Amino acid sequence: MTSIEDVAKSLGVSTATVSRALRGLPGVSPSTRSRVEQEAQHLGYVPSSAAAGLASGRTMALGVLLPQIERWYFSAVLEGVDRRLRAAGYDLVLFSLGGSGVNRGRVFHRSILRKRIDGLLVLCLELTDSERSSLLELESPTMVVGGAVEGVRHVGIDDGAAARDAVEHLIGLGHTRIGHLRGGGSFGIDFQVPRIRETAYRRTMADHGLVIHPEWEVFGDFRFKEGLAGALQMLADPGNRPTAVFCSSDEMAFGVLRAAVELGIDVPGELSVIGIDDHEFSDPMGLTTIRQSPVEQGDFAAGILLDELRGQPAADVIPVQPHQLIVRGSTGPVPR
Amino acid sequence: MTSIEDVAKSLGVSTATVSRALRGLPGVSPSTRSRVEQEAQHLGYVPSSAAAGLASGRTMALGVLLPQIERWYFSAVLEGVDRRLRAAGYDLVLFSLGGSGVNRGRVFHRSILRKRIDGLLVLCLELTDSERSSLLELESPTMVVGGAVEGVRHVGIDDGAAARDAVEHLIGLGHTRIGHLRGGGSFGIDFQVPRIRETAYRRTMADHGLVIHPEWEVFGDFRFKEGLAGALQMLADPGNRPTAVFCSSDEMAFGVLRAAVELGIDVPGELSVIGIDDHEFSDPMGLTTIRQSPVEQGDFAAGILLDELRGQPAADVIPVQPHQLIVRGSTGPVPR
DNA sequence: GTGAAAGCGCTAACAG
DNA sequence: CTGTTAGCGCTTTCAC
Repeated sequence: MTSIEDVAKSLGVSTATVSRALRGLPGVSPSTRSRVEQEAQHLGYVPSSAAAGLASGRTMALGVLLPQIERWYFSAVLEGVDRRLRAAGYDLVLFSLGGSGVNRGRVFHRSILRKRIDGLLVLCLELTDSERSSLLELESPTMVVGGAVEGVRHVGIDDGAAARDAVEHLIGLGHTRIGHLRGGGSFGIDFQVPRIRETAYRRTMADHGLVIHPEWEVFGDFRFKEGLAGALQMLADPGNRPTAVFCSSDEMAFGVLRAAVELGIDVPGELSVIGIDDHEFSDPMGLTTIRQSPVEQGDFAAGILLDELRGQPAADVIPVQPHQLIVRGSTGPVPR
Repeated sequence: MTSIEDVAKSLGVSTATVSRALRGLPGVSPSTRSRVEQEAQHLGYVPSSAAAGLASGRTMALGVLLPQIERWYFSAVLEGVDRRLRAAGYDLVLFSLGGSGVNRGRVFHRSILRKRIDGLLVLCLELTDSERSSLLELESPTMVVGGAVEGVRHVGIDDGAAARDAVEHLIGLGHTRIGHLRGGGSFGIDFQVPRIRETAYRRTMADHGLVIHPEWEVFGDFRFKEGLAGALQMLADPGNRPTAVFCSSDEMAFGVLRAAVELGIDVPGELSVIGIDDHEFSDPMGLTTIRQSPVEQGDFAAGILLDELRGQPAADVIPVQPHQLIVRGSTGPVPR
């Protein structure tokens, strides 16, 4: 492997000059710089991140810790983080819990603390107390995306307002019999978010003087399959079913749409459905939803961390991310 | 930060002994080893991967290069790779092209070659010649998952056989008017796979003496939205439409199912639909499909790379990954 | 079974 | 503007 010394020797300059020239630091004459760049290119020199990291204390990499990759929200945030990091010349080290708790302790202890990263983004994780304190003890800057963790800065939408907007959209259409498909916290995934949304649903209903039927509130684990099962249950009785369903995620809403097809219920004629997310499939499915943009959230959160690593004062207050009602064909006036 | 020297001093042993003890190397007395382990734990010592990497030449990290994260197949493979790596104590460095070609050159040149990783997994990428040669020049072991790249070892299913099995399932049900929704190679994503599947479709049709209607072969880019658009077009004419559609991916098949709902076509009464993948949504959607398991593929590919890094002879022939017909409700006998 | 010492390839003062 | 000189914190011979 060709090293910085090869480049230096071949040019008759010092390694310090090569280092400075290649990193764009000041104090190098333009002509030297271009000679260095050319020679480095010519020799196929690529700096060793290990050596650079050891010497400088900066690894030029950020870590992302998430409960699972294969899930729309998480992979979208990851995409946004990666985009931002890539543009800044940073690498992204991934830590997934893989949908289970296996090796969870090792992830926290071994990998993350292994000084491989300059900062850490944590996505929607439900942390144990000891994990939370490991996190707080981390000397590197940290940020949470998607589900607040006490004591750590947080990027995300206003879940309460998002849920309220969804329910009020239904109420605005005249619905009074409104069910709710709840998200969940399986496998260590954060359960603040579904809880906040559920609370907002209840409060909004109450604020409008509407009654909640306990059998219309069903658990769907944020997912299609569980959402479908929940919806089949909620909509089983034609004589006593809601005219609208608010789902804490679009995937569950797809489950409701599917259930409607299976049960022969017309959407939106007999049933209105609204979700939260604006999942990739929501547009082609014609699903009304509250849009959030996880890609932007990831990009934004990574940007803050990068700014701090570049010496900017730590952002204390992080603006709430936007959400927006997107009306499509799955919601309509209450049937009479 | 506490270093290996802190541990050594506090115990009155050499750093070499600490290093050996903690890495489980032979030549350390059991009692010394346990004292070291205890003290390391006590002091909260975590080795620096940069220092270890610099000294040993091994980074204990593998890279994954993919066109995009936010897509079922890719995120599932990633999950599998991560699972395997995590279990082996390796870290995973992620390189996504983010669905576009931006910064593509930099990814190849800068990050990947930056000696941050001991090996590289490449997913379904359509590489330029120069990228391919960069890859072949990489001194570290490399493996391709999901779409073959000439000259690089490859993990994946037999796409031709998978497509044939799908089409023959339809033929077995009596269908003769069979359309095809083609995948695509947008944004540098591999286009071998969709091409192989399409070729197998044509050949299977021909082998059974069946005619292909050009207007029944439509591009769907592997996706729901495009699949829906393609299906609406393919199924537009009630007097002249296929009775079955073979889709190169489940997501496109969802598009066909959606189109059927929109057009009032009964599935499987009037139209049979089959995909490839066994996407997470396929079971709840009742979609007949050819199952492949990207999680297993990622796990398997990572395992081979890890074995080689541990000194096992390079695997030259890599077994083809299995696929399997999963019959659900979206296919049925041809209507008469 | 253990220690001493020489790097790994870079960066970061400090001189000049 | 450029060079010299110490390390960064480990691993790895080679002795003992």
